[in-house]
Amino acid sequence: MKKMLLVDGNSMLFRAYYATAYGRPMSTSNGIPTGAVFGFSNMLHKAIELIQPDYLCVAFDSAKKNFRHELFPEYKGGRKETPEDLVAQFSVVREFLDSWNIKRYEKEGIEADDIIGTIASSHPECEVAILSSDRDLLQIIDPTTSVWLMKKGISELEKIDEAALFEKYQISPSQIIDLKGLMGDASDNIPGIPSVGEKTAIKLLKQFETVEGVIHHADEIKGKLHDTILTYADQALLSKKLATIHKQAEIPFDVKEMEYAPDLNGLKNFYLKYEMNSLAKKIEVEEPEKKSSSFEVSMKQASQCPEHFLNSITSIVFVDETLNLLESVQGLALASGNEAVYMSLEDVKSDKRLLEYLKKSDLKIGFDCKRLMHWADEVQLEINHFSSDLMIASFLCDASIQSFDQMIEKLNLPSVSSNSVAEKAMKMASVLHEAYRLTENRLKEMELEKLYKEIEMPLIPILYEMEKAGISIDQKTLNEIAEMTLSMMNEVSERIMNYVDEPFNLNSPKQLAAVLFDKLGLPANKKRSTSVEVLEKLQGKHPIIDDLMVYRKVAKQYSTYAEGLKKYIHEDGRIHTEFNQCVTQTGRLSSTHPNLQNISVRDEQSRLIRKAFVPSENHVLMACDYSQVELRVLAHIAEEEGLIEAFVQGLDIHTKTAMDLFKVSENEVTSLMRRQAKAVNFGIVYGISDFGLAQQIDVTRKEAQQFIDRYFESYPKILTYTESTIEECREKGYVKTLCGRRREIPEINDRNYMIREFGKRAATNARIQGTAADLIKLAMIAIDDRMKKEQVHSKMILQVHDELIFDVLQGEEELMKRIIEEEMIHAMELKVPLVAECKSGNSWYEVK
DNA sequence: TCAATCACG
DNA sequence: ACGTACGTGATTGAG
Repeated sequence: MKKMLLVDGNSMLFRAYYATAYGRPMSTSNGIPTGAVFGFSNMLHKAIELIQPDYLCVAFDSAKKNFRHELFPEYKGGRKETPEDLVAQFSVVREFLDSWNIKRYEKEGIEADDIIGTIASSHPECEVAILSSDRDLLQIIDPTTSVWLMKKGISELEKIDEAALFEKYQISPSQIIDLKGLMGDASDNIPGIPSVGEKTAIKLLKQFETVEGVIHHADEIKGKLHDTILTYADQALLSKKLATIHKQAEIPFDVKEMEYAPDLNGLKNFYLKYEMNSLAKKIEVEEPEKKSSSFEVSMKQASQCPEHFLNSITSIVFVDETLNLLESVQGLALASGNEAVYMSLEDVKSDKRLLEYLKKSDLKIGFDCKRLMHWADEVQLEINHFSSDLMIASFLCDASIQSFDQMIEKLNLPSVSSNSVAEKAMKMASVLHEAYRLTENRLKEMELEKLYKEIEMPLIPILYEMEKAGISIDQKTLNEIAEMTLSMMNEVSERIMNYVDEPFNLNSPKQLAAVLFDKLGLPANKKRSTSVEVLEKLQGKHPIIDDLMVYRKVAKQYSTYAEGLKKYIHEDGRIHTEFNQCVTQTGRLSSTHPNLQNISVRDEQSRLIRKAFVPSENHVLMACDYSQVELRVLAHIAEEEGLIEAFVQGLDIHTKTAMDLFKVSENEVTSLMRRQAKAVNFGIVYGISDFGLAQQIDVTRKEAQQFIDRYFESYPKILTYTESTIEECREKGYVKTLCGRRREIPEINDRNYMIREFGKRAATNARIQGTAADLIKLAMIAIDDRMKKEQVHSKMILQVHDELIFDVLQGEEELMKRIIEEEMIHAMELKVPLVAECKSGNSWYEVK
């Protein structure tokens, strides 16, 4: 008979915490507490050794309320708050199990008990052992199921089966819920019947078997107890219900996933990472052969692609300069299963079936497919319809993976090296194929599949087309601005040098600080910063300040924009930026080479640079931006009626906030009040702090705190949102957006106050910024779709987080405006309306 | 290579 | 008593 071990993760971790961390707090050198995980690890090792399970999994409670709270809102109420250094370890223990390759289950609204009950009852063919310190679970004991209770802290395990239970309590497993119904359970805040404890309850159950029986035969009971039972009959029945484990919980599990296949290398790495060196030492070192032994691949060079490659999922690696080999050969490698081929570019081009396959089949997988598409374009190949991009898949699972090497490192796959281009390419293709197998599962487990398949993958060809299209640059205008800014720089810097006796490097903050604070004796801040904020405070104290601020502005304009952009103009007179899908922690895109998401706009002078960005011939530029998208997303997620109502009514949100903050009517809102309210709104999105807000709007910290307090009074659900997001992040170690995008935030459990506070702000912000990022990505996909359907000739060319820019063919303006606005507004169905507005002009400057 | 600065949302 | 707004990228000087 196969043996199955089911572990009640929460109760074990609690027990471990109080057994170990109490006397001797333990943590890593950077302050992550680890004592409870250490104890947990010891308990689990002991249990595995004792039970020798074939199947093993750990179940965790969810923080969310469940059906028991609906029956009895006070359920589990009145508990002491979990100590912070224990909360911090919830995410660590999950990492611990994952690195050991031990399956864990948890689901919102379901308790660990229910998960365990469900799994145990659906596997009568197994001998099931349950590890817990919670007596609740005794109710699911049956001839093939026993419970192992932790005794004396963590040092002993006591096996309880039907016989042992009867010996101890003289009741059967099914009567455990009756026992709880009568005596209650202080730890879960289950009331039971007052004055009835274990002794009385057992006596009653021996006589009447169940709670219902006791109530029914209450007349046979004498004295005061008789009255109490009748008074609290309903409460006893309710208590019984609360204590009953739900054995049909909707938890998708699979006994195959639970097979005990320890990853000792992973476990060792975990111990090393968390500085449990004694435990790491105990693990027998396996040869670091990684997976190479199971990785026998037959490789060959071919002039024709084998037929079967074109009918199964096949990984593709292009050979170009990125392989870092000096040979100039260009070709591609394909791998499927345990075979790989390499073909020269010449052979590829003469293989008709392969060309067709590259162009149309959706069985291809790659790493950084967008780059592959550009590469193919360069050598006049057509390639499209990838079914998987391992760069993106890996990044969604783990944002620390951005390169091929990082991916194989994390997946424990053999690293690739060879002196031959062909061989290296084939090896890479094989590894990629293996990575695909592993990552597909991981995506499913992490519930990232939908995000991946429906947002990130479809976005690849869209971004590719945007990059390929680029934006036209008016070089004459660019040159004029360069000249103008350069002469201004010279003029201003000359004037600045006149204030001091000897010239210095204006671009050096260090030298500048020496001039300002030492030579000119201006009041220095403690960090001797020379940033604009500091300069602004020094304005009026010395004429050099104004000149400095002008110089900084103009120098930036010249070096980064006017002159800086010239380097990126291609022969076609256009700039082709790169949109990166695997950079930001929140799901936004980033733009590089050059960055076209930070072209000056806020200040009128600097904004002139936008005159250099022009439409193609016979086109106009059209830009469409979302209005207040992050605040709308916040209103939706937090379900804050006050905010939702404001957006439904189409109010100016900052004015509305000012009205609520200052308790005035609309026409009493001054521009100062609106400006301060706007800063508060930004602060809310960023994860507000009194200090940060105070600095931003130049009020005292106290006043800033009052703004925050009044904001939360006006919009109480926003406070709830912030608190619950932080709490969930503490426990799970990550937060999720509406589309399921994850961001890990380990900082939230750091022992350093500052880092921890940062973690909180990052958590509240990531859900909002990330959902807004999901939203505009969906809009881009929908717009692209519509543009194809309507067969327009206009092109989407840029994305700047909450706005999209199009090169619109003259004559298509109205149609495009309609398509863009409609699709942006309907990209997601939220509790607030979305607002997007298109504007067009003959340069980016004019689009305002 | 890193920190400081400043451009954007 | 600490010392904070969130997310990016490019340029510059200094180690």
